[in-house]
Parts: sequence; structure tokens; C-alpha cells
Amino acid sequence: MTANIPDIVIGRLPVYLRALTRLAQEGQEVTSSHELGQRLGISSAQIRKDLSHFGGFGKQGTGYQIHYLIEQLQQVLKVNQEWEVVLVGAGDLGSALAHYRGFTERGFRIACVFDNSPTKIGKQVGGFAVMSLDNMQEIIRERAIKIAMIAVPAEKAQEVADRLIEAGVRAILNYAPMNLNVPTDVHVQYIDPVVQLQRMTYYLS
Amino acid sequence: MTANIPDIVIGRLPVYLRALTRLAQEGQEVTSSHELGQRLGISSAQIRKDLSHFGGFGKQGTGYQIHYLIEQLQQVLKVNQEWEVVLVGAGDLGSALAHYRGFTERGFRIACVFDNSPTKIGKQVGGFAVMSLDNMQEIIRERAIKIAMIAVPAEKAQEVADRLIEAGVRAILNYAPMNLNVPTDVHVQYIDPVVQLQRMTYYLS
DNA sequence: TAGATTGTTAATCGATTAACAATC
DNA sequence: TAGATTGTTAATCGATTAACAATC
Repeated sequence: MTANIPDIVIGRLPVYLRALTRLAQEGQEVTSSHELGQRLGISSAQIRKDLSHFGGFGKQGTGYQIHYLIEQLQQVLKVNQEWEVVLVGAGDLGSALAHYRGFTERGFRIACVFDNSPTKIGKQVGGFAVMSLDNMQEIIRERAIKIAMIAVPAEKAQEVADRLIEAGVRAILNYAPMNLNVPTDVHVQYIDPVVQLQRMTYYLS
Repeated sequence: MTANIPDIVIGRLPVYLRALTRLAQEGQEVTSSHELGQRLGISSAQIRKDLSHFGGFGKQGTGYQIHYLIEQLQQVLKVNQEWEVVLVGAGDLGSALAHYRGFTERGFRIACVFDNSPTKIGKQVGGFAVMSLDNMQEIIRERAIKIAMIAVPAEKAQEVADRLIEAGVRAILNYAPMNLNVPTDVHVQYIDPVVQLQRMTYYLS
């Protein structure tokens, strides 16, 4: 039943999870594929189809128990546990990420912050002592860390990625504005605000 | 020829543009759909198909002149001009965005930074004097600004979006971890690092 | 010329939607 | 029961890929 789910379906689950969490915060206990779809601008059929890949989480006539569905989605996405993440780069962006409080409540904890600038190593950034890149691989191996965020200049990103992967990282969130070459068993997601802005200007005026 | 291009195609153009710019920086003058595809992990057929929506930019047997293709893509995406952007929210994230140097070189200039916290209004953030939200709509109207970035807490995001749209904004880059309800003529892109991390944990271990 | 690569068509593949029986 | 909504199947829609003539 859980074999070979399309990645595009997986990509929507965190969005469902986020919307459900918000509904729960608002005090609601039950929802329907129709209501959720309206909130997200997605068809109700798509939501039901997506969820049905993983099991029948709802009841005919009633809909979905929000708390139950949240738990199920967390389990599917494996975020019913806490993941340690390393952050590479302690510039403006890295520093903002280190300060961001939203990671822990949704399953991720920054374990270490690395940078190779002598002016930054040893300094505190968002409660973390910035460590040298020289220690990075050792720490990743010791703690068996699988996830990293890259917030270094574009020129350094590929080299950093190579070292992360060599040490055992299998998921990378790349904030550097460039494409990474990685083995097929390594997953990369990209965040480049300019790419997203450029996608919208096409439609303007 | 330029009628009704699928949005998914538009979404890839900025990525092509970024890769081409990098190739140009590396001193290369000509490339092929095959080379570009390899760099991006995309099939060469898809690249040729995408580009062919807008014209024949290449030469058989030779490939694409990088500089020429960059210019053409910039024109298609309307980033051969500078767009003014307002930034709402001057917390850690907003501050990092205000400091980011990568916007201007790729077509976007932050025009103003807004926040409604009295402790922030008037302070300098990345070279901008933070202004009160009370002045926001007036300034957006005066300068006919069409693009905004939202970096406020989730609870405030919808209200901020409503005010931006009322003042004339038509493209929003939303950093708040929540879905926005907007009219159909307004475009929204989302950046939520946790959503992207959660999409990858599914595949781990 | 020979080799290479485009632009485009047709075929394939995959994702979304519509519809409805099942059932709460 | 009557009304509502799920889970699922089949139909539709759209996107990707393969293949190749055109041509530099």
C-alpha cells in the first residue's frame, strides 16, 4: 500500500499537515476534504486521493478527525520523531535560521552550526557556538546526522555538499542559489527567493 | 506563440536562467540542451520543448549562445528591468532578507521595509529605515509597487496580505508558514523550510 | 562533407478530476 | 431514515519523452 508513492504526493503532505495543525490551533476537531481543499486551493478529490495512498483516515459522512489525521501524516512523513540538522554557514541567512524558533515544534532541531570564517568560529549565533568546518564530518558521523541546511555562498555550496554527503548526510536543504550534483540516494530541496520572484514577474502587468 | 504557457514551464525558466548565468560566469559562451540538462538533472528534450514555447533560440549543430539566451529569458520573465519590492516584517528573517545582496543583481530592489513594532520603527535594518505599517498602503500606491515579501508571524500574514493586495500588490513571496487566500489575479509563492525538510524525511532510513 | 544539435511531432506516461457506490 | 462525505474507479487532461527531419 505504501509502495512507490509519487513524489508530488509526498510534497503535498507537509502542506496538508501545516493546514491541519492550524485548524487544530483554531480549536476545530473535524474537517472534510472539501474544507481542506478550499483552504489550500486544491480539489477535494486530490486530497482524498493523496491520503488514500496511505490508508483510510476518514469516515464517510463525517470527514477526518483532525488530531488523528495529523498523527497519521506525521507518521507517514517520519516527523513523529525529532531529527537533528546541521547548519552550514553563519552569515546573515545562517544566523536567521539559527534563531528561527519554528524548527523544533515541527520535528527538527539544529544540532550544530558550522562556518569556516575565523571571525565567526567560536562566536555565539542563536545559542550555538559556531564550529569550524574542519570538525564537521567527524560530528556528523558521530551523531549519525542525516539532514543539513546549506547557507554558504554559491561558490562554496557544491564543495560543502560533497563533504556533507561523504559524512553521511542524505537530505540537503540548499539556500545557495545554485544547483547541486548529488548521488541518487541523496535528496535536495532548494530555496532561492529570486527564482520564486522571477516566476511571478512573468505574470505582471 | 506566447499564449497560455503552462505555469510549470514558467517555473523552470528562472532555474535555466540561474544555471546559464553561472555558465557565463565560468567563461563559457555556448551550451547545449544536453549539457544544461545534465547540470540540472532534467532531460534535454524538456529544455528544448520549454524554450521552444518562446521561440527558436538555438542553432542546429551548435547549441545556444549563452549570453543571447540569458537576454531572451530575462525578457520573457520580464526581469530585464528592475522591480521594486516591499518587505513586511523586520524580525530575524526580515532583517536577513534586507541584508541579502543577491536581489539587485537579479532584477529586484527592496524599496521599503515595514514593521509595526514600536521598538523597530525608525531603526536601520540593512540600510533601510523601518517604517510603520500605517504608511504601507500609501507608499505602495504612490510608487505603484507590485511585489511584496511577507516575513511576519503566521497569525498576521493573511491580514498583511489583504492590505498589500488592496494597495495594488499582485505578487507575494510568503515566508510565513501558512496558506494565503488571495484573488485569482494575485500570485503567491511560498517559502517554508520545514515543509521542504518534511518532504525529505519521508525518504530517510 | 560529416557530425552535432535543434525544434517539433507523435507516443507515452503520469497526474488530476469526475462520478458514484459504500457507508457513517 | 436522509444527508453527507469518504475511498476508489474510470475518464480526462496535461506533461514528459522518444525520435527524427531539418540544418548549421
